[in-house]
Amino acid sequence: MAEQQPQLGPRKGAVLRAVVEEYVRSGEPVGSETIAEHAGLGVSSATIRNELAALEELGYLKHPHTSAGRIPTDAGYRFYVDSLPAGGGLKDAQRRAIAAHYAEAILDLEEVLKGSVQLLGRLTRYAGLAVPPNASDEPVVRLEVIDMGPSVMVLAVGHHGRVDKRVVDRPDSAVPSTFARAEDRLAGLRGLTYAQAQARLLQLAAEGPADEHELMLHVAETLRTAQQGDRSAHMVFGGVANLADEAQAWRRETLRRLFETLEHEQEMLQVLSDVTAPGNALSVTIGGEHPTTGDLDASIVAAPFRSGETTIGTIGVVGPTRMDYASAMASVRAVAKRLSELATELDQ
Amino acid sequence: MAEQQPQLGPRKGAVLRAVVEEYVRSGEPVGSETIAEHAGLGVSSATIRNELAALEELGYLKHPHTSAGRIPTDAGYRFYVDSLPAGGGLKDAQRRAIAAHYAEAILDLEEVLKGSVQLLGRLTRYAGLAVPPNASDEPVVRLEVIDMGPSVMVLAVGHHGRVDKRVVDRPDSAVPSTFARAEDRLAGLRGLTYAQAQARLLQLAAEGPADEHELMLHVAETLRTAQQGDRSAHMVFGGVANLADEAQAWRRETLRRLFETLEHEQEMLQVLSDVTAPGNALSVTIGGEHPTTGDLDASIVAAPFRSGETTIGTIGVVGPTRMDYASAMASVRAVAKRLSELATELDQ
DNA sequence: GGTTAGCACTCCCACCTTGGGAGTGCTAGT
DNA sequence: ACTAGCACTCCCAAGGTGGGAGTGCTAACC
Repeated sequence: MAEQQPQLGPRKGAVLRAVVEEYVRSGEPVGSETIAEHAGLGVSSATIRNELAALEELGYLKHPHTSAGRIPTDAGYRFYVDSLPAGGGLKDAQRRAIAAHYAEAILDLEEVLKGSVQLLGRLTRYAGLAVPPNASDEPVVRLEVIDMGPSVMVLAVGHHGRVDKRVVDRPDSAVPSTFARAEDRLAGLRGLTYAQAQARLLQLAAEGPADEHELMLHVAETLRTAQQGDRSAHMVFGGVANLADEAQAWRRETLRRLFETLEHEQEMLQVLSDVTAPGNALSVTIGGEHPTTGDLDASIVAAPFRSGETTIGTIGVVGPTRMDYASAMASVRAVAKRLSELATELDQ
Repeated sequence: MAEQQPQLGPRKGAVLRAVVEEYVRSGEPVGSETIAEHAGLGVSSATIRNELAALEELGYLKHPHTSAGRIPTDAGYRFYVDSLPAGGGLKDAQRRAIAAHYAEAILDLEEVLKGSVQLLGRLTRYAGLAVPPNASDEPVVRLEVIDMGPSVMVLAVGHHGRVDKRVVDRPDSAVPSTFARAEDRLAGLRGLTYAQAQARLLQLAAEGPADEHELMLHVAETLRTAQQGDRSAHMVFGGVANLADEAQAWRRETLRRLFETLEHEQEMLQVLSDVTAPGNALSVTIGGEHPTTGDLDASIVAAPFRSGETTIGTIGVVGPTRMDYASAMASVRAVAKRLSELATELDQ
């Protein structure tokens, strides 16, 4: 649905691109003069003015007031983003920063993610964020039910290194030996995916001895929440402080709401999943294109990362609509790529 | 060191208290007239002016400029805080909010902490934060070394429900059977504290078979980092967005640094540990009293929480120096108390 | 027809000025 | 010791102003 309107004529396109780039750079509305001078189109400012008026008519630009320069609309940014060349755009310093960051080998995917979002924060000066793997297709490495006295801890370890824990009431039916027996039975689930293991557990609960029944249901429930990515799937953030810097981009009130939204993991997870393109692609969501980002005058650039051929998570940045998309996209793409290589490697 | 200067004379004290309360309420410098009218001291504004001048001389108040009202200095807030009655001050609505919040029983201390800091955020409109238990004195419930193929996951479960994990390189010496044997040996450490277990492990590593040697060292290292509260000890935050609201309290630049500092867990952990009073007491740190808070124009109100008689963590709020100390202190005290009861209960 | 120079027009914004008000500090009187 | 009175300071919000940036239009040009 993105590639609808490539028909603008080459000059209009060039002008629009120039406006976006200049506005992103300066933060000031852009006038015809500036473009005539800097964009190297070899036409006068009067001609540019005509083009600008046309672009405004088409909905790509807007006017803060009559005698001010132009500002891109969300549609304008969208055109700009769609017209960017697919690859490249990474500055040398950034390329080096990425290489340096991943020079030190870290084995824990969670730690790698934490480092990666911080890196994205530094690279882009926006906030980096990541959704760790959804567990559904991840093989279970270990399941445990630990007797903690008045309560029971259910623990699941996944093949990518995730650990999900839940503390639940100790079932009345459980006696000390119940736990050992249950764990033996749980050991049999090793290698199944979370989804499969969950299904199998419901069976085991029904078939197994009565004292294990409740325990098994607790384990199944733990696997369920791990998959559905609520509470237990912690999003990872980095460089959130950067957002406080985008002085002009947000009014204080908006800034507050932005932070609030980031804190509300559930909503961000929803947004990220709405926004993630199917398959491999980098996705860019600009302002009003999603209700949440619209409210926040924010844009999101995100890309999935994979282990082998399977998508296991999402990583990206959040910033103001007036974002340096080219640089953000290049950074996210590069980090996601590196991350995919790493995750694949970690999975042997 | 706090109770140095109770000698101010009752009226100076009353005037200072009035200035602090009025300034906290309104955010505007407070003039002599306002106090004469509202503080009910039965003296004229001229008399108040004399008192104000004296208080300024003593370093408790300051002047933005000649013809403005007075603002408390850090020392002024300090006096105010020290002169507050020890207990009480909780509004009814707050009391109810606390009761309601803890009505639903949650068994996982980590989850309880998360909820508690969010609650503190709502109660105070500042940012809530907590340091989960330092593990040194916590008994170990389970230790595991899980074969993940190219790597090994070391997992430690503590008696209060903490789970520490680390993924490390798989030692060359390890064969499949190594893990089972190692775990058997590790099972013997159950019930020791993290500190004891760590010491014992170094022994085991030395005495045990060669193929377990490295593995045991990894486990010891995991226990060590868990105790020292670096990376693995995740601080918990809630209501951080509130800070973006304190419009007048912080310049944008300061706000950015504040968020940056909060993101830098290591530094916050240090601050919290510097700031926590020994024993049971609620501690209040005002602006320049600690280098970090001084830089941020911030204050911290924090209290330890206990399980039984042992202190296991810290919980509190961060806000602007111009903070409603009475309310913040009451809220933190109440939440810490409730939290201690809960933690004690969870530990059976 | 597309392009451009020229120009009147709009509207903002940064700057200045100004008056009033809030608050002080002092003095003299109670 | 307290207070009324008052001169003084200094901020700040309100209005006024000029200049500048930028537009949109028209008419000429190629």
